[in-house]
Amino acid sequence: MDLDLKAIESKWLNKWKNSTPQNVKGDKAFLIDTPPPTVSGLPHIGHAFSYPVQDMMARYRRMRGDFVFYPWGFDNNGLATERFAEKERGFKVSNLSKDEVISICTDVSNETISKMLQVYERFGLSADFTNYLTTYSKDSWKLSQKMFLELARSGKAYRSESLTIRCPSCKTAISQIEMKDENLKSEYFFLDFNGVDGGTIRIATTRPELIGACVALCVNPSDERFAGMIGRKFMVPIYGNVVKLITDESVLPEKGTGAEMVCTFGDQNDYEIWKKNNLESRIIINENGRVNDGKLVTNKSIQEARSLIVQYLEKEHLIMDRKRIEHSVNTHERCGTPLELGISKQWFIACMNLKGELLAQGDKIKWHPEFMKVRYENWVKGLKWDWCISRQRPYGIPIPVFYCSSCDEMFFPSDKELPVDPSQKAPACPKCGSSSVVADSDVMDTWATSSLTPSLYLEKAGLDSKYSIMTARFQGHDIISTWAFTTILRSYLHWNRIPWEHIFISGNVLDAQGAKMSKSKGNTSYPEEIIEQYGADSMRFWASAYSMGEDAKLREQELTRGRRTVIKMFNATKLVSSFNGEGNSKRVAALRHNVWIVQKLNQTILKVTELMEVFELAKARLELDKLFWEIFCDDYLEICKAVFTSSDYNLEQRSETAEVSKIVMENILRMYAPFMPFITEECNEILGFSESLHNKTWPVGINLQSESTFEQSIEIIHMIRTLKTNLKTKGLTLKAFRIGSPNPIQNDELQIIRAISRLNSIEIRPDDKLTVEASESSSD
RNA sequence: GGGCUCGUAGUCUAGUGGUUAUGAUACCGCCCUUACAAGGCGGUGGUCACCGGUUCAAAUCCGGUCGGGCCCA
Repeated sequence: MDLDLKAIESKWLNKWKNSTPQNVKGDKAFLIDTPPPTVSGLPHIGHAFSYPVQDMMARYRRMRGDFVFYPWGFDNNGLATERFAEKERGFKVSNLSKDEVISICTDVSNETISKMLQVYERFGLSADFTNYLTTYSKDSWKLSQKMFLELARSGKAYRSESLTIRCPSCKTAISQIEMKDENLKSEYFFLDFNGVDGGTIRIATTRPELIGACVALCVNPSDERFAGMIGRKFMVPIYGNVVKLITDESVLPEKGTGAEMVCTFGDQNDYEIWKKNNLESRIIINENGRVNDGKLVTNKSIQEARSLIVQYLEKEHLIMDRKRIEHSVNTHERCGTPLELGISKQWFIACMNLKGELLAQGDKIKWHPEFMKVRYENWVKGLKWDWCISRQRPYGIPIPVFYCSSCDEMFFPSDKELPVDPSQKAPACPKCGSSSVVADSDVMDTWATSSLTPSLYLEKAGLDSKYSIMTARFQGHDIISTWAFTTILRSYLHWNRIPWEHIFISGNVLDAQGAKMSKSKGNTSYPEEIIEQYGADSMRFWASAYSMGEDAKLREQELTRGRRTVIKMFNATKLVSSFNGEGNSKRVAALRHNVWIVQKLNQTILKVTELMEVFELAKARLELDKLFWEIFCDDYLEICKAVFTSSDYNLEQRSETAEVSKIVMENILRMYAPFMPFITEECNEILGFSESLHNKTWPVGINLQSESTFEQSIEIIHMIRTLKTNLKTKGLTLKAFRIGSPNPIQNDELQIIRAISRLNSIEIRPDDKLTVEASESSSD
C-alpha cells in the first residue's frame, strides 16, 4: 500500500498548527459552546463519537462563510479531578492539607490536560486549541465568583440552615444533581415497639442504626390492620423515648410490615413527614457522617454503628425476624456511597420557585432531536430541592463570603477584588469594624462554574460585548439534567435569556453487541487505538453515520467502509491528476459525458447542502458517498479512462474531460472536507492546489449551457457489464452485441460504449425498450 | 414504578400510507496487460419482534404484548 495514513495525518496536523483554518469574517456567526471534557482520564470512545460531529458542523459553517467561534476548554475543577488526582498519585485527600491537595490537583490536571490535548488534536478538530480555557483558571474563578455574588446580592442565592443531602464518604453536601439511584442488597430487621398502654406494633427497617433517631411511627391511613392503633404511644427500643403512631399517604402498606419508623433523617420522606407533623428532632449523625446516639454508639461510622446496634438487639433478643432484600438507595454518583440527610448551613441557588419559567426557557431553545426536551422537562418538573452549591472540599472555587464573628454580619468582596481566596486575608467587618472575621471555607459545586461556559468562552475571546446568546450547544443526553439544566438556569437568572439557540444531544456509544461500554466489562475502546488501526478520517466517517441523539454502536464495518473511502479518494485523485489536460478547452463541459457528470454533481450539491443546513450529517454523507462511489468512480472515471485510451478522441476533447474531471473531483473533496479533513486536504494538494481546502468555500454548483442526455448510455454500460459477467460465469466471452434502443444513440455515446466494452462489433436497432444482448459469443 | 427511545437478511442500517423493502458488511461465484483485490461485476440471504385494529392499501398510523437501551424515582 502506498498510502501512509499516519504520515498524512501528522503532516497536515503540523501544517494546520501554523495556519489553523480559523475564523472567516462572515456576518453570520456560528458560536459553539464546546463541552469542556472533564480532566479525569484520557478521552474515550464517547468523545471520539461526539466531538467530530461538532467539528463537521463547524467546518461546514466556516465553508459557508460564517464567522465560526469554536473554542476549546477543559473542566479541571472540583470533585471529579480531585478523585482522579487521588487515584493517579495514590494519596488520600483527608491526610493532606488543603494547600497540598490543591497543588497536587493542579499538577495532575496540567499533566493530564497536555495528554488529552494530544489525543483531541489527532481527531482533526478545527477548534482553537491554542487558547483553551480551564474551569479552574483565575479567569474562571473571577467570573464564577462574580456571578455567584450577583445571585447572592439579589437574593437568588441564599445561605440557609436546612435539610441537606450529604455524602458520608466525600464528607460534603451535594445536590440533587449528583444523586444516583442504585439497587443495593440490604436486610430488613423486624422489631416490636411496646405500647405505653400495652400491646405492640411490629415495624421493619433497613436502618437499625437510626432507631436512636426515631421520632414517630407511621402507617398508611387506609391500612386497616392498624386502624385502632392510630394516635397511640409506643416506646422506642433501646432508648425508651415515647413516640406516637401517625399516618401518611406516602407509607406503602405492602412494604415491610406496613408500619415504619420516622427518623431524623432516614430519607427525604422522613423529612416531609417530620415537617408536616412538626415532630421533634433527634439528630444522631453529624456532618462528618459519624454516629453518636448518646447511649451505645460514640463517634462511629454508619456501618460500625449499624453492627453495634444489631449486636445489641441480638443480645437482647429484640430482633423478631430478618429478611434479605434488594432495594433502591440514593447514592453519590461520584463514589457510590449511600447518601445521608442532615441539617446544615449551606448556600443554595433558588430554582424551586422557577419551574414554570425554566420550562418556558426550554421551549425557546431548539432541541435536536426534539424528544430530548422531554428529559429536560421531566427533570425540571421533578426538582425537589433548591440547588445546593456549597461543597466541603479543598479543591474548587471558593465561595467569596465573609462572616463577622462579633456582629454576625455577612459581607462580600467587591467585584474589583475578584478572584479572591477568602481564606487568605479576611477584611475587617464593614458594619462593626471587628477584625474577627471568618471566611467561608467551602468551595462551589463544579456545575456552578461549568454552567457558565457560554460566558467563559466569550469573555476569554473578548467577544462578550458583541455576542451573548450562542448558536449551539453539543452534549450527551446523560448530562441534560446537569449541564444543560444548570446552564439554562444560570442564563435565565443572570440575563433572563436562553444560553443558545440550538442544543444538539448525542447518544451513547455502545459496543458491537449494543451493551454499554464499561471498564469492568472489558468492552471499552479508545480513540487512539481506532486511529492507529483505521485512521482519524475513518473514525470520523463512523461518527457521521448516525442521526442526532441516536445511540451508536462501535461498528467495524463502518470503520472499514470509512477506510475504503479514504483509499478510494486518494486513488481517484491520483487518476484524475494523471489525465493530461494540455490544450486549452474554451468550453467547459460541452461533451455529453462531461455535461452529465456536472449535472449529477450539481444535483448532489443541492441535496447535500439542504441536508447539512438542517444538521442531517448522516444523510448528507450518504448522498455524497453515492455520488463519489457509484456515479463518479464507477461510471464517470471509467468513461474518462476510455476517452484517454481510445483513439476516437482528439486533444481538445481529452483536455475538456481532464478539466471537468478535476473540477468535479475538487467539488467532491470540498463536500467531504468537513467529514474527512485529512485525506481531502491531501487530495487537494495532489490536484495541485496550494491553498488549504479548509479555507475554500462550500460548492454552489457549476453553470451549464446544455442539458444532459447521457443517462441512457449509462444504463447501456451497466447492462453490458452485467452481460459480460453473466457470460463469463458460463465460460463464455462476449465478442459482439446488439443494443435495442427506443432513442437514437449519438455518435459520441457510441464511441464511449465501444471504448468501455472494448468491442467494435456493436449493432444498434430500434426497440420499445432498452435491451443489450450478445449477438455472437463463443467459448474460450 | 414513571418517562423517553429502539426492535427490518448472520451482523449493522435506510425507509413516517402506495410497484418486486434501501444500502453496507459478512459469505459464495467470476474478473488482475485495468487508479483502487482495502477494487469491480454478479449472487445467496427477510414470517419488517408478536397480537389485534384503522384503511382499497400498513415496516410505516392506532391499541396492546414481549424484548433491549437510556433517563428519572
